Amino acid sequence: MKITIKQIECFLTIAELGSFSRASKRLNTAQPALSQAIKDLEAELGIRLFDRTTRSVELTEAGREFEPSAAKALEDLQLAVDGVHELAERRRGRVRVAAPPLLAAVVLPPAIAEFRVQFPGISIQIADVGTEQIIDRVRRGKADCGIGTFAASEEGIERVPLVKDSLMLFCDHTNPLNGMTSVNWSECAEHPLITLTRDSGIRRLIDVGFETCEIPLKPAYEVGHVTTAIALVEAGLGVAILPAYALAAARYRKVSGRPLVNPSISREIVMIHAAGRSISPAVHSFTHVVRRCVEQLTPQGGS
Amino acid sequence: MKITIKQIECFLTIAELGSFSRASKRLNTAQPALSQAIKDLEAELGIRLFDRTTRSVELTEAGREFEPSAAKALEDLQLAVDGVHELAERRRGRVRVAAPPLLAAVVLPPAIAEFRVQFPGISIQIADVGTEQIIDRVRRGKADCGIGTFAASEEGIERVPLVKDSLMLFCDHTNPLNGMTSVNWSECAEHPLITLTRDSGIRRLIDVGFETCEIPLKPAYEVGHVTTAIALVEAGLGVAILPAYALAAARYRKVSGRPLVNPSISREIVMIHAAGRSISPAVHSFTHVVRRCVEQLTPQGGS
DNA sequence: ATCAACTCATCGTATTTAACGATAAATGAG
DNA sequence: CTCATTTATCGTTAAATACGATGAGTTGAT
Repeated sequence: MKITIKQIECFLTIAELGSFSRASKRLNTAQPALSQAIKDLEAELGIRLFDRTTRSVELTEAGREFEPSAAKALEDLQLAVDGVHELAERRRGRVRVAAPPLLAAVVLPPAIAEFRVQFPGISIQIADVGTEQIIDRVRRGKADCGIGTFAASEEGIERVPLVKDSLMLFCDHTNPLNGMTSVNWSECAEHPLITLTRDSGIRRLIDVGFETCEIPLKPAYEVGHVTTAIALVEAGLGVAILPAYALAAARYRKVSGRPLVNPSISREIVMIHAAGRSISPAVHSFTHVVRRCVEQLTPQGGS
Repeated sequence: MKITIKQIECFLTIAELGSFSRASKRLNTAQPALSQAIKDLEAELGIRLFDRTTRSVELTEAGREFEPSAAKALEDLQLAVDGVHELAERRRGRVRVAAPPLLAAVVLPPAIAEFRVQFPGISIQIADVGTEQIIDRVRRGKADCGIGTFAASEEGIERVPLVKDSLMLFCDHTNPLNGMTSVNWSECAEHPLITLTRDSGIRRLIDVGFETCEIPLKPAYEVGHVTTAIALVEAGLGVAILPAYALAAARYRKVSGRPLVNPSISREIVMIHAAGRSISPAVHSFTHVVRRCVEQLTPQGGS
């Protein structure tokens, strides 16, 4: 098909206005260009589209038949282009973010709230799943991005550092550790310890901490979720070592967190994308908003 | 919209084949042209359509959304173009022809029969109406062409001569004139004359004939249609002066026609079109077939 | 690990295409 | 008849497009 969109636009405009010269004004071109365009189009179609004299221009039978269908096709094409433009301009779209439950509960809500103000047309889907699932989903394209702590060199994963997140000791208000500004790991061992199960990334950091100061780790309770751990702490059943972000989840509860030192252990929270796959405008902006949001939450750097 | 059909065709082909180079083979272009085309298209849309490395090419989210709608729009446009092509190639169309009853009964049937063999997709509508109606319909675009005898210079009407048609004398087999090879006008006056009514073009020619040889015209019967006149002749009620084409209508009836001379009067049968209006390919071919048909019917020239 | 093969992107050049301005031809109005 | 208006044509210029050559990057085999 050697026909061009421009030719059809010329045709439709001339048909609408019934004049080459009027059409040339609307289309911001010289009139001879239209004569040429219609001539070429007619040659391509093998039939005249206009009966034209110097005094009148009107559609032939073929032109009358061609006009509505050509107009519709062009309109549909314009709609398709507009649709893509909406994606490009972030007026429409979808972001599927995967994050572990704690981050999904603490970091995402304010970020999403701000994002929805800036980009009300973009829908957001959250998958609050485990770390392995997050990587898997991002890699297979089931999620557009993921948040969490991941091994530095996962295959096919691109990392964008968000913030550092240190481990803290959580205890209830009656606990003597509550009065200290910071707590040593060795001091923890004197209290019943509430930890997460071994499949948790946080638990692995805790293991490292105890190994570093050569204290045997003897958990009194092992739970699956951070909120459960906080509830146990609040009930006075022991202390828990949790990431600083758990502070937000512990707000309004009779639990306080204290920096944990010797050693200070922190993990890097990053946003990940699938490498090689293009990042949609919506996801790009979402990443941006999340980063700004995280920085506002922890101006000092998260510890 | 600065997007071109070619760009979209490139896009669709690459999307289908998943490769720039394979698409370049199918499209008979060099591969760099495709790179450029997609680059331009993406710039126009403001978003990437393909995630491409040297080893894989696949649609982005935006590309996946654009592909089906763009394909459909292009397909619809192709259908519109094909439709016009069908008109141009005479595989489809419509011919509305207006003709007086005698010609509609004698000339059109064989012409239409042949036309339908050559152009089975084209429908034909006949309006068998009076001469004034024929011109009126052609002028207002209610008919695409007309056949008959018309004044030489009708406004906005183009004439294509078809054939000359002479007046003949029609008598039944018992009539003495039946034995003659030609008949003089004066000899007619000796028999009861059956004529058409005064609003007929034929009647006007008969009036001229009688005036020319200065014989008063005293019709024994005046009828509206040629077939009625022939029936009256067959019944032995008199003779009729009719155009040669009535011979065909009188076939298989006990009526014969004899050339009428002194004077020989003939009229020109022409095909007319609306001046300034384009003649569709279907009508153009129809005109052609009618002319050939008429020439076959009257190889000597119609008299 | 190195090399060969393949694929897409870039660059410079040449050709084609398209637009413009000027002007001719034609038609209807005053 | 003359004038004003509209479309068609022509020659020139500018822009867009395609090509070939080449570069960069990745995969798979030796």
